Amino acid sequence: MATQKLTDYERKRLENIRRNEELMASLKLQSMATQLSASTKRPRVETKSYKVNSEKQPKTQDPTVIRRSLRTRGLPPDAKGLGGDGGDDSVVKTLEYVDPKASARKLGPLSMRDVYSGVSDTALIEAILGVEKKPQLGLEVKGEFGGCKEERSSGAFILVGGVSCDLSKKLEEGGVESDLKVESLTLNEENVARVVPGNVMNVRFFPSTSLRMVVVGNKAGNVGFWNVDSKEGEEGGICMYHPHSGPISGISVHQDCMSKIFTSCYDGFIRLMDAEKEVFDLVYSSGETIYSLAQQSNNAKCLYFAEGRGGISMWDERTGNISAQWSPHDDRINSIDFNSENSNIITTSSTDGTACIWDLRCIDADKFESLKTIGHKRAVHSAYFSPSGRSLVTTSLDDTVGISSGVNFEDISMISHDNNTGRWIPKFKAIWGWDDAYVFIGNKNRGIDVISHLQRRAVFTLKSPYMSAIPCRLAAHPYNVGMLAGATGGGQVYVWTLG
DNA sequence: ATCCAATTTATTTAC
DNA sequence: GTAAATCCAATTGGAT
Repeated sequence: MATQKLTDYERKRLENIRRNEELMASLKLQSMATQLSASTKRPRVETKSYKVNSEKQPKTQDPTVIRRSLRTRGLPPDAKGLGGDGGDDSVVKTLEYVDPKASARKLGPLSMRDVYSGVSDTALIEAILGVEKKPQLGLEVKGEFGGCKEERSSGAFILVGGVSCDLSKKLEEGGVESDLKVESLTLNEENVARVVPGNVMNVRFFPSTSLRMVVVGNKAGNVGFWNVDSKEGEEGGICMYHPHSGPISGISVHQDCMSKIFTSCYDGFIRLMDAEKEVFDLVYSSGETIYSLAQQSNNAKCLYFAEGRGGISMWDERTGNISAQWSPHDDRINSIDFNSENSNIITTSSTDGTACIWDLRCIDADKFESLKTIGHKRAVHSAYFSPSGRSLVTTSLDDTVGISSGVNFEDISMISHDNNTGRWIPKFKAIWGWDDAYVFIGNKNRGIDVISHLQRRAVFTLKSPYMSAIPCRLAAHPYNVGMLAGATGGGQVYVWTLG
């Protein structure tokens, strides 16, 4: 096993070196390309787009060389690196080319300004800091939901030590029924923007009713912000940073603290964008890939993330360290989600072909078993609890969307859906809307399929001439019913609204 | 079991 | 207009 690990790390490291060389080559081209495209007219339908500050470009052409040991990369110093067969001196000369713009890999905080791609982000920072000052959260919001949130906050839950109790009462209250008319969802022309270049891996809304802000992360390590209410060309309306050196695997904007935004990356780094300090702090760096990120809704201090091949780690802000670690899956974990009714209940989806529900209170137990395992024939790319916490939707490469509900989630239906997006488009991940009635998922025909929970089939498809690419990643605004964001493999974001 | 090579795929950008 | 480039997926089928 140890020797196996060694070769894994070796391979990974060599890959890194090769990639950095490739990166260097591509960066030159890219910076030239962005300069060019910035000076020419932007074609196509999009009305809004991120900006690149050409004055900053020369910086990218001035690469520096840094030396990094295994230790500084967060890898264990013993056994795996130098200790082993010692004959490989490439371990010693681990030189990596890093340009300032991609200094994303720096093992320390990054100034937001240094990784900002435009001229001025002060408007964005002001907007983010401004929303914190306004009264926000529960009380105000609940009223708008016609009791949806009220229902959530009441009632003791569900799964205790693997045995669920009294869900029937909840079922009677409805939740599978909905007042939402999906046919009324519309995409207005002004609600289309190119927020980042390339594949959007992750899209989130700010959990705010006053500030309608979308955050996206792409494959190149860019994090983009779009204030949906901004005017075209408005300074700070669309802002882009480059705090990471690889695909962004997770973004968490906690409702209790929106000025601090966690982002995770395949390169093993987790950063915290602090709008007050105007930095992307480095909160964690791992030698292994980080595949997803999640927070409990009632705890902004803790972070759960998927690390390496099947592992989950919990990071605690109070200690600044990992406070728990376990390995619930045999392969990469593609999503983590908490149950809104009980934050001890967590669900994970994995490339090992399963999605599982766990009780965090049992992770120290001798036999730590999942409360429920949903099996697919291929990799599962997402598993999300419904707003009520009573159902689960899973999306798998076996071309199904699974909806599990009922006591102990035993009532499972698999709905056929073409999820084979191929290489260039990030994998679909079905999400819930604003109640337990509907699930939304992009399709390969540039639409968003609406699956009825009750009917267990797609009942409607959102289509629009403005949605000119596949909306592979979706987000439902947590408070604003009917506000649905779709993000594409080309960096566009579409925000559907009600009326 | 693990590894390699070939293949598929959508969108942007280059020409 | 069309062709080339993208390049941290996930197969499948062949090799070891």
